[in-house]
Amino acid sequence: MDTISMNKGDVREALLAEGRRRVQANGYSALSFRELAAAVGVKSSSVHYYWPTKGDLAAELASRYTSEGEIYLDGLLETFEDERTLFDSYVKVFRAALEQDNRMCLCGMLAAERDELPPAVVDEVNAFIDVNVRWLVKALTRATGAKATKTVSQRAIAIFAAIEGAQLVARSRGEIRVFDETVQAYRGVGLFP
Amino acid sequence: MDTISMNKGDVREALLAEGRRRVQANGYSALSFRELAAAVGVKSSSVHYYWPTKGDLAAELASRYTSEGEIYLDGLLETFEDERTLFDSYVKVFRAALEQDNRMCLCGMLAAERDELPPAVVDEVNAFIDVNVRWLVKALTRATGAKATKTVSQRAIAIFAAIEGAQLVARSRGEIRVFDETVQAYRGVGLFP
DNA sequence: ACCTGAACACCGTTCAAGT
DNA sequence: ACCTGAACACCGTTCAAGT
Repeated sequence: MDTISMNKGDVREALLAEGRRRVQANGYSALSFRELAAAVGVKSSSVHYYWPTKGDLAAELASRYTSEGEIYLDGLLETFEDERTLFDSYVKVFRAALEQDNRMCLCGMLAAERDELPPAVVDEVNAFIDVNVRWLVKALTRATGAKATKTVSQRAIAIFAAIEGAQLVARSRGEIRVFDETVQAYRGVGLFP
Repeated sequence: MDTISMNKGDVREALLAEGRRRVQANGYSALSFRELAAAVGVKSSSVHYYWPTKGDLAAELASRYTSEGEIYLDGLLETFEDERTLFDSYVKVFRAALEQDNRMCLCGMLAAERDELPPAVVDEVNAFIDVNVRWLVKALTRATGAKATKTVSQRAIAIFAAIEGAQLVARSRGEIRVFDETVQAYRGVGLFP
């Protein structure tokens, strides 16, 4: 007797999509294989078929998150118009998470849970930070025409950290307006164009 | 037969101290009543005697964290020397958490776990943010002699968010130097004195 | 190749029972 | 007043068993 079933690979993709949303909302520690499986329509032991441990799933979630983010960001540099629009688009990525049910950046959430993560997941989180910092260095040097010095690199990580912090505080407040006003304050002092 | 025992109230205080350290390191979701109790030398059901639920414990942890922080910060304003020293002392509070086994600000950690918290705990986290923002407004107006406008208030929340973000990123990196350099970058652009 | 049920040691919570 | 053991429904993980 057949029931409605998914195509090959769909279960895996559905688990990844649902898993990402859940980690962004509730974190790694609160992610339940049983609840995740139930949301997709399989049993928790099926999740273990794809990822032996929760850490393995989190590592792939972070890795994909970084890859997709990098592709989007590189696209921004190719269609470069002006520095203001470029940084607007960058900020928009983090704002979008808040727009989706007040969610966090996946890697910002995982960064907070660092001590609970297997080392491989910590590495993926730091790879995400690297991608952001490298992109910000490119964006800053293209915008200002300056060389990629250590000062620019520190400015880049400061911009990333500030935006992550704005997201964290706005999320706690439950008001996306707080995110917008904080970003505006950053720009007001000239942290980024 | 007597064994080594604590004085009245010592168990409660020991649970609070150990609980705070654990939430700052691992978060609310990963806090285990059984492990917490074992670390203090009682059974998990004893923890429930003091706090019916994990949320009740977290609410008191956040409330105490805020009160103690407020007392310290108010002391800084009383012994005010110059604006640079004042903000040095403010930043030092957040640096101290990283110095203690790479821990997070208690309320920064809880902010990330917002969706897992009972509403009363979310309120305590936001009370902590309020205390910080109010203090920063005082510090900014005393430092610059400006009036406490909406712009100053938004600057205050931006400073708080930026420092929380610096802590989050430095913690992920596992390098306190990243925190110092990020704070230096904030100051370089004039985010705070 | 993909999925499952049962078992294991964990978890927060409740509550009757101890002192 | 303070602490406990036992029970409950949860959790990640393992693994033999299904198709």
